[in-house]
Amino acid sequence: MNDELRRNLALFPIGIVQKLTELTARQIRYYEQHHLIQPARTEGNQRLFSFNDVERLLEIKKLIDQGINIAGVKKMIGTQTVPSELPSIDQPDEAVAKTKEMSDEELHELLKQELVLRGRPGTQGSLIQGELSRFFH
Amino acid sequence: MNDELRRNLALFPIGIVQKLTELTARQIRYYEQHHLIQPARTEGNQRLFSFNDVERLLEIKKLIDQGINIAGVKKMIGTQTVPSELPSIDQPDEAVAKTKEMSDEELHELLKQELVLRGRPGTQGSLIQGELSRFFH
DNA sequence: ATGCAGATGTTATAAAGAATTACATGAATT
DNA sequence: AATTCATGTAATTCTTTATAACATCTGCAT
Repeated sequence: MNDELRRNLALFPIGIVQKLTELTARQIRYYEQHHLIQPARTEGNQRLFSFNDVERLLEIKKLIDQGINIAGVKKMIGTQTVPSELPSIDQPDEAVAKTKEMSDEELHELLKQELVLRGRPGTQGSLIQGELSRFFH
Repeated sequence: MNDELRRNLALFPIGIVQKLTELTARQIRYYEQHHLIQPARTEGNQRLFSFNDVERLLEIKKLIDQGINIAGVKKMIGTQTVPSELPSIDQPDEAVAKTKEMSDEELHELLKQELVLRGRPGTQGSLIQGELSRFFH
């Protein structure tokens, strides 16, 4: 449910994605040109990739390595129209206030802040919790 | 077990970490100076943060926001001596060959490549699998 | 064989992002 | 008032990324 949100959070620069996927920057940009992925951008226009993007790139690579061309890949995994979401910081306050009527935006906010916090010795991850424990575990 | 590995993978540049934690770059570097975190570095010496690093930073922020000073934070969450690990690409071949006697390094390798791949329509995440399904789910 | 399209490499140039260092500042302590 | 802690700010340099143009290679159709 917000698993999707997490996987869509744009977090990695292209350099990291290169290492994770063993694709060249050239390839990654080329695949973007063909709408196989649609990474987010920073204010300065630099690409930021989500886990979903990396996942798709790994799938693409697998198919490419099998000799399938871009057209084929498109048919098999479709094209991407919605860009991955930037982690943006808005109103860091009222987060705790509302709990029921949280808009998607606000939830997104909370998510970011609690993103990685789980039950650690001496830590009490707030509101969310079960939602986030899934992240790694 | 390799959950730890995943959480230690250095993936984020400082800009992203700023947004995720709402700390300034100045603060993040200052905390590093005081060994509260020890992010990895790129070849070009730029910091790369792992989920663990972000997690620790969120804890630090929480304590700081409560008025606790660095000395106090150190006592409470300890200092960091081992840097987060860089995702490095080595021998992309023999990955499939060995399955039993995989060194930690090799497993690390595999992990990176399969990092985000899970059961997707039309996808068959290789070897690992159970190990990785935990990542998000 | 020739030519073309697809996929990727390479190079040049500009801009964004980040590193380090030094100095400034506000608050709390002595 | 002087000092220390935590952070802001500014200057400079280096790294990383973006775009665009051109080069190369491969497979296929002529």
